[in-house]
Amino acid sequence: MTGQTRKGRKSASYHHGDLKRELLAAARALLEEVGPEALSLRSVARAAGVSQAAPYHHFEDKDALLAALATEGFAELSAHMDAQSRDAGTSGAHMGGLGAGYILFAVRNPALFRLMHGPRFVAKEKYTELLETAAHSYEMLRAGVTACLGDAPTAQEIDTACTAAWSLVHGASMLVVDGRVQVGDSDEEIIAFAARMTGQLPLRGV
Amino acid sequence: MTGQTRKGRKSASYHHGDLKRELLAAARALLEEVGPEALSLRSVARAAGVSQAAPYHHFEDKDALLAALATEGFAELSAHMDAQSRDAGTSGAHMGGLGAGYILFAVRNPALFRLMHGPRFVAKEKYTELLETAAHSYEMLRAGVTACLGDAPTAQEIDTACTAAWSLVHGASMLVVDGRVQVGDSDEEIIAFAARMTGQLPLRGV
DNA sequence: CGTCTATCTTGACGGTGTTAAGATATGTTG
DNA sequence: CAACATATCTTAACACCGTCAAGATAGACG
Repeated sequence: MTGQTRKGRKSASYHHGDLKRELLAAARALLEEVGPEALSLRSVARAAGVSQAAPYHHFEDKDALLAALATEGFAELSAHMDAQSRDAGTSGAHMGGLGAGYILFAVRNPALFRLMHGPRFVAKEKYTELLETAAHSYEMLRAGVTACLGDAPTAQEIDTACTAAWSLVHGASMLVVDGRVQVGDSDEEIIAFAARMTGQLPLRGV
Repeated sequence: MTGQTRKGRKSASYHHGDLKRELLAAARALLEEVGPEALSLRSVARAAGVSQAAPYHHFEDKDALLAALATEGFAELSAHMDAQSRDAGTSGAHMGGLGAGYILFAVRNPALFRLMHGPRFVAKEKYTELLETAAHSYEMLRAGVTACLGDAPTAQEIDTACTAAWSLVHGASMLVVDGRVQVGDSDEEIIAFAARMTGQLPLRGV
C-alpha cells in the first residue's frame, strides 16, 4: 500500500512520471519518521517503489538528495517567517513574528531542521542553491532586525544585533527541538514563547 | 605506527591495561578528524589496535561509547565556563565569562559539540550520567543569569532570562561551528565575540 | 518497423553495526 | 605448581548500507 508504482496518471511500471519529486517526498516523510541519522537511501527507494540504484539517475549521491531536501526546508522556513510577520504593525512585532515563524518551522519539522544545520553541508560550496536559499532566510531576519534599530546605526551595530537575534532564535529552536526546553504543542504557545525570547533583545525603539 | 598494542607498561598483546579509556581517546581524536557522521566503531577499534568486536566488551553499543564521549564533553564544557568566569568582578562580567567559555569549548571541539547536541541522545533517559552532566552545565549558566537579575525576580522572569541566555549562547556557538558566523581563531577574538553577544541581553544591573 | 535515448533493474564491491562462538590471558584455589 | 574460573580479546558471520558497472525495458522518432 505504501508506494506502489505511480499516482495513476502514467502507466504503472518502469518509467514513472517524475521519480525525482517522488523520491524527495518519500525522503521527507521518512526523515521525520526515523530521524536524519537513520535515513537510508535504500529505504527511500523502497518507499518510492523503485530499486536501490534508481535514485542515482536523479541525484548524484545521497548527499545531493539531502541537500535538495534541505533547500526545500530553507524555502519553507522563509515562508513560515513571512507568514508570521507579514501582518505585524510595529517593527518589534514584525521581529517577533520572524522569530515565531523560525521556531514554528523547527518544531513542526524537527528532523528536517536538524538536517539543514547538520554537519553534512558545512562549508560545502558545492550546493549553491542550498546556500542561496539559506542566505535568503537570513536576509529576512536581518531586514527585520535593522528596522528595529534606532536611526543611523553603524554597520557594526547592525551586525552585532543581527547575529545576536539570529543566535537567540536559532538557539531557542535547537533547545526546543532537542527537548531541553519545553514549550506547548499549540501554535499559540510556541508563538508566545518566541515573543518572550525576542522580547529579551534590545531591539524595540532605539 | 598508529595504535600498536599498548603504551608499554603492560605486556604487548591481548589484554591491555584499560582498553576502555584507550577507545575513548581514540574515538575522541577520530571524531574531530572525520566528523560525527563518518565516525565508525570499527575505525575506533582499529585506531586502538584491537579487533572490531573488542569495544563491545566495554560498551553496550556504539551509542553507549558516544554517550560516554558526550558526557566527557559536557564536563569539559562546564570546566571551560568555570575557567572563563571564575575571576570576574561583576555579575555581568561573570555572565560574559560563562558565555565565552561555552563558545570557546564549541569552537575548540566542534565535532564533539555537535555530537553532544545531536539527535542521538534526545529524550534518551537511558544515559543518566550524560543527562546529569549536561544539567550541571545548565545550572552554572542559570546561577550566573540569576545573579544578574534585579532583586526579587519572579520565577518566570528567571526562567525567561535563563532560557534566552542559554539560547543566545548556544545559538551563537552553533552558528560559529556551522561556519555561518565568522569569528577569529584566537581566544581573544572569541571572548570578545561572546561579550558582544551576552552584552545584548538585558541582564546587567536591573 | 528499427533505432536511439532516457530510465530503471540486477548484481556486485567494500564498509558498517552487531552477535555468536571460540581462543587466550589473568587470578584464584587446591 | 596445576587446574580451574573468569575476564578479555579474536574470528567469522549476518544483514544492512552507499555506490557503481552492466544489462534490460519503455517511449520517442526516423
